[in-house]
Amino acid sequence: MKSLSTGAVLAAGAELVREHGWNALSMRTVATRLGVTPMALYRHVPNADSLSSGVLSFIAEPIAEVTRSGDAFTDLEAWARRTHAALVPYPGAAAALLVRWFETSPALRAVDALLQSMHDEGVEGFEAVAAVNAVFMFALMRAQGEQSVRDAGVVKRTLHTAAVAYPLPRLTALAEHYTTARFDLHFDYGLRVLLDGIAARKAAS
Amino acid sequence: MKSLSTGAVLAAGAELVREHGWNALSMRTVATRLGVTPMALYRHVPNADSLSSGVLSFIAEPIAEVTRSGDAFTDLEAWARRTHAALVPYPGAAAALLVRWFETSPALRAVDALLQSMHDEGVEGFEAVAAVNAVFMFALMRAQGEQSVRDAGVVKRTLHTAAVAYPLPRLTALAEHYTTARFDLHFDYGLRVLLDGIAARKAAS
DNA sequence: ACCTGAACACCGTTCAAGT
DNA sequence: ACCTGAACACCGTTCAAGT
Repeated sequence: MKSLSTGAVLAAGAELVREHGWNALSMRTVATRLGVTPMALYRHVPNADSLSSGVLSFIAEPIAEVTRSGDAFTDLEAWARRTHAALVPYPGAAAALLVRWFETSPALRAVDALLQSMHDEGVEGFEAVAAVNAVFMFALMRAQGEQSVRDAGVVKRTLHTAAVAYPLPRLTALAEHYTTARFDLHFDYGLRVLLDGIAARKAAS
Repeated sequence: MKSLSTGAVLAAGAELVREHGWNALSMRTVATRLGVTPMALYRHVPNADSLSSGVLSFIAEPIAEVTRSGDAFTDLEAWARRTHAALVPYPGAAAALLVRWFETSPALRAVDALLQSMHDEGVEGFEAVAAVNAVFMFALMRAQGEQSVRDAGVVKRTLHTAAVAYPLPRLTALAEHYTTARFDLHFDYGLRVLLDGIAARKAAS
């Protein structure tokens, strides 16, 4: 199946990330998956870096949309849940987005829409920026954390190894909070703490 | 100057990151900097991945220490400021640590000490984990953001480019808040949001 | 216009060899 | 014990060539 297109290249890249993780993405792996020579991609994508950011935008497309319920906190919560769900299937994508969100169109559109929600709620200036930033980072970090910890026993193994050199009593005691097991619970809880903090701050002003 | 050591290899790696950024780090670049064959490093470091994490730990060593003032929130704030200052000279290190903090000894020790501060303040369980996590990620994101934005005009240039395809009115209006200059203000606000969230949470229970 | 093939400068890493 | 050198399988990318 020849006659490629930019869309086909990015879609193939996204599939590759879903199956083998963000680090497996390269000009050559995408080319092989498409049954084509690496050089063929240069007709549709300027270079490797552009392939990465293109695939990231392709993956992140579903997070651009923000539903408007009339209540900004409901919007933030709904967006965080959808974003978390959208990124978890693509190992390493959340981490990549965490570092490159400012060059990623769907992320920029999401932030803009969330800022609009806050604006309509009466939250302005850097309070709005910090609030949106906090929720944005939370959703991405949870998605990335869930992926990192997915291998069974990573937490305890790492803690055990590190504890040989240094005692980590509090971290060890709270290790359960860093595991995947009760992830939904912790996601809900953390998000609620965050939203309550923003709301309390707003009420105080 | 032959007769290497693990410490010398990691120190050379850190210097290389400081001068040319995290992406410049490799077996071969470190070897050349030490005036030695790439294979010579394998005597002191098991593989490339281990070189990366070793250099990251080397760079992050100063963030392990947490000063205890008696007030946990003072400790959090002081630690975040020192961490930010420690990571900014090493381009890309904060982003790397953001993804790999759980395998990095100084980061684990810092988190443990911060959890201890919260524990002594009477903040336990998930509240403590969420609070420390948020501050930790916040400090790293700001360090990384400051590096990313260091090139003059990145924010406005990116926004202008993105705005060709999609209007980003709120983001454009608030662009100044995403620049480096506002670090202190953002830090204070982020911390306050966190504390208010915990307080609201406790009041509700 | 679109894709191929050879080539080059990079990676990490194995294995055999030097001292 | 410590380092070197050749070799191999990967990268991204340029350039000339095919259709």
